[in-house]
Amino acid sequence: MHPVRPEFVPDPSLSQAAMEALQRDIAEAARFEDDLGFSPQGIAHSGDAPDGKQTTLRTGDGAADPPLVAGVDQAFVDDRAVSAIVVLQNGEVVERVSAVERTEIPYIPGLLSFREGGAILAAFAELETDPDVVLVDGSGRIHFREAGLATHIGVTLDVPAVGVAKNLLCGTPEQSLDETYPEGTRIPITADDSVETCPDGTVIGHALQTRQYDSPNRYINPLIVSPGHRVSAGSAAALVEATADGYKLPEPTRLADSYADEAKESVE
DNA sequence: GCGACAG
DNA sequence: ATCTTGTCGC
Repeated sequence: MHPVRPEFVPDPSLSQAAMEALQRDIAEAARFEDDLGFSPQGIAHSGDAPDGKQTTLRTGDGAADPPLVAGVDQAFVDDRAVSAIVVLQNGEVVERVSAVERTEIPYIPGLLSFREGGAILAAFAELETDPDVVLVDGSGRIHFREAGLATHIGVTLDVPAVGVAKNLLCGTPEQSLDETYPEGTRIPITADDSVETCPDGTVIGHALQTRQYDSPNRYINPLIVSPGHRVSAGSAAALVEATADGYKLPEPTRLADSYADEAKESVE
């Protein structure tokens, strides 16, 4: 798939001020409400799939089959970014692609999409499947200008997108994230002064405990899930919960992560 | 000036 | 994100 809003394609040569201005326009175009075409709850599971090489399967495209959920993740080799996309349906891999692009700028908190966006869009250009929703590694609405990586990609491609991060970029959790919570726990993250584009108190995402140890004194940190585009905060969390299968990360993200690692071995 | 900051 | 062996705990 290709950009539907070419004017939002991340340009790493922009000045920092121009990047921030573009993010405000993207946040303006973003819809943090459900516009999915399927129910977040209606995502079937299957047991653990085999790993390693999978043949690319293509289902006879009916109209309202189980949703196609894509996971996107990046790996790096020097100044190259390897972006991998894995698409699942019914818990089975339907397609996977990868692309390599040079990174033009360093990692700057708040401007991640200008570093990784090019590689991600290059990978999407290779993708034949049209996913119903995309799980992007990083933040969506939980961002200084409500335009994190998931929002940037979702709006540019006009595809429903969800941000799945391992750490909190900004905002305030309604309860401390330093405690141990049972699986399924959702803690709202609300906007504070660091989120300059929306009223304080707005729920911009959730900390979601997708996995937790049974009893010991060891614990797993929650995931930070936020709407990217065309998804509400509640549905974003429900989607991640529905695609998680025994691991902290949802399957699409987990498989994209390992595929990116695998693909980067083939980079000179 | 200092702190804080996805990947 | 990345550099990396062993190790603690289920």
